Amino acid sequence: MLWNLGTRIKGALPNRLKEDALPELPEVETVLRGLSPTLVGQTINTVTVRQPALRFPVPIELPTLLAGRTIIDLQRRGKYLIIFLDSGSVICHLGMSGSLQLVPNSTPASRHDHIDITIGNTLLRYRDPRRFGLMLWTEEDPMTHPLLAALGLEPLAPQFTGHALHRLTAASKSPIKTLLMDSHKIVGVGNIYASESLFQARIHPTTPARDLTPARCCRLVEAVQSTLSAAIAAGGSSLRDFVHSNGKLGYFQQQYFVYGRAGAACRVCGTAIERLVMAQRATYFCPRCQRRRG
DNA sequence: CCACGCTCCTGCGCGC
DNA sequence: TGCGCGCAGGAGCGTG
Repeated sequence: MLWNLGTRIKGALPNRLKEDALPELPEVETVLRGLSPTLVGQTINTVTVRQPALRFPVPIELPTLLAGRTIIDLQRRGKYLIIFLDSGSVICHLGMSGSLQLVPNSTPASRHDHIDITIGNTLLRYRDPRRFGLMLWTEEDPMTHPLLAALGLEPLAPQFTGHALHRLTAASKSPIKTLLMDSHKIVGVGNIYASESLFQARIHPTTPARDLTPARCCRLVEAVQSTLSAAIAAGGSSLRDFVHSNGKLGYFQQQYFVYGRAGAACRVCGTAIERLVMAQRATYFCPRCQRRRG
């Protein structure tokens, strides 16, 4: 079996489409579900680090630390993947271009294949052209690691309710779109899903968070959850696979109502979608469907 | 404490 | 044809 998960769009697709491959929460969840059955219970033989200069330096002693360890569990926290070993854990983030694949262990490495973890006759290969990802080691409970300890609510957890969101927003002057993307408040909502969820909830992205009523918070929670869940449900069928199988736009692309659609007609009301920059990030919205009130 | 802006890096599209 | 510029992005971190 050959898994090819995460980011790997290239070539003939228009620029707009490449962004669809960003490892957002649904993609990370898909990677987790794809890898778990194969990896859990397996023992690591060797580890090769070709390029340690990721977001943070890959620990120089990683190969020594991992050799001989057995994988006992895989978990996700936000967009972080955690590989629990019989002793210690690996914390991994795919950044914006990272991927993890399982390939036969004779597969030659290409330019951006930075880390290989050999497990039997299989290779768990970390690839990351832009090197915004990370792979770290911890001996402590990984959830107490500085990168994970301060993370916010899991958007798909039952605790993420309209009431919980309202409590978060009430204390913040930030625009709701910026708050939505603040991983110390809510994890896993990236730039694409932030715009999409706000459209779904009919909330204007620049609305000050503390102006949101409880009812609008409920709507937003539902929008975030349905957007993420739909993407996870579609997770197995990657954009590339979808494009390959019918030669047209990818599944996720067809789901987009606003993201990347500046100037195009709103799929609901026909008004031209607008683009603005918030916190250095492109933001898309329909000026008619999305309001600051109501 | 909070909010904002900078930063890492590479591939791609566009303009000349 | 080829080259160089600008943009895209997650999220930690520094600054005000």
